[in-house]
Amino acid sequence: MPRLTRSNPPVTEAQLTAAQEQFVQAWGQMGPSWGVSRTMAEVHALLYITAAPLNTDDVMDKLRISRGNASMSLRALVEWGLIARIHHRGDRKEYFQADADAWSMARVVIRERLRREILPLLASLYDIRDQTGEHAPPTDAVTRTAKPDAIPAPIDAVKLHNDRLDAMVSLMQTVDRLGERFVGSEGKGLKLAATLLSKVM
Amino acid sequence: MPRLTRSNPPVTEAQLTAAQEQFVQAWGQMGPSWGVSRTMAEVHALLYITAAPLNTDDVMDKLRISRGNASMSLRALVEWGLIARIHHRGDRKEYFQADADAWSMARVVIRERLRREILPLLASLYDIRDQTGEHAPPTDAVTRTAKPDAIPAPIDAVKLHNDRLDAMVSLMQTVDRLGERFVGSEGKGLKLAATLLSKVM
DNA sequence: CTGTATTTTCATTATTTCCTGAAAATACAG
DNA sequence: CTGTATTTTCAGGAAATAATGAAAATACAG
Repeated sequence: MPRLTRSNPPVTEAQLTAAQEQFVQAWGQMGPSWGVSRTMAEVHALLYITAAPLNTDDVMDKLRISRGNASMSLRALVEWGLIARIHHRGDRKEYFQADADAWSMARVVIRERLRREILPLLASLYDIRDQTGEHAPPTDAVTRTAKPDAIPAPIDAVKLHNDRLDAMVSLMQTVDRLGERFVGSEGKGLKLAATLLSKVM
Repeated sequence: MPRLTRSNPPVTEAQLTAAQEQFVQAWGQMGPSWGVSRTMAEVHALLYITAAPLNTDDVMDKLRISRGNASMSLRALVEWGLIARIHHRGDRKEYFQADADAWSMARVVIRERLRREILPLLASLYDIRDQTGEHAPPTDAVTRTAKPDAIPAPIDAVKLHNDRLDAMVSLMQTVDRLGERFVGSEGKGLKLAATLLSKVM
């Protein structure tokens, strides 16, 4: 029976670096799927896994990217709220440090995606929905047409259209509400939801 | 006080078409964010909002895209499980019809994204985690190094690295589990989750 | 089978997205 | 202030992605 507290062989610098680089790569690949560029994800991964504050040159060096790219990626990450700027006295350089909490990261990503993607879509959907009558007309009575060439659409077609639009609106509203709840709840939304669902379903 | 059941003016063909086109455009813009190309999303939107089965030429005509593009987009949608092929007797053409249920659509999208994005990432994370020791060594005792040039990494650095990796693994596991529950539950996952969260939070 | 309608494939072209590098702007120590 | 270190901007170029159109493959009616 193997001992439970065996002493592992020490991890070498090279091994640690290799693991970090692999993490950066894996994370970078996810970037585009999550709405950020590959490089931006890599920069974030580097800061997250390194834990230490890095300056622009560190990032350029480790990821082999240009100064411009590093600068823009870092700025975007600051805007997303995923990393923070840090100043050291007597050092002109700016350092950057990643939010240590993975859950808070997730919240940030969800918040941004709601804002950039779901909300505009919902706005469009409301707008589109308004174009085809609040409710389907009660009968098939075609009362009048504004213009001679304004051929009325079949009632059924309009009904079908509106029903499908309504379903989509409802779905997106749910996504939005869910997202808001995750984002709120003092950062415990996702974890709480996970726990909840595990128990009930 | 306005009447509750006013008879709306009839919706014209032109208005319906305009609304459909706007929906297609809005949906198309979301595509890239959801992991499908803009055109693929547009094709899906067209089929969803039209409700009727359309053939390749209909799609080409309405979206002004090439035959090749239409063919590939339709095939991809079939593979995702978002639309179905339909054959009409005495008609060689193939028709395509969108899944009518928006919730089922959402499930499909979530399922595919779990499969394509989260699972591979989790696999990578496990792999990376295995490279830096199952647990942090109990002491700072540097017992032996395999090679003369194998400089051991500082214990603290390794611990930090592992902690952050573990947090990320845990987050992704939660996302995966959540997703799986949404996808399962006979299609009621999302709706159920939404209801649940509304009540509790 | 044969001939035609239909679909699929894929090399080429177009478009979008991303990255670079150097110039301009900014911040700061002395 | 002045000079230097540092950051930001952005035009141009590179890379990745998507779309076209015509040829090849397939399916089917007669």
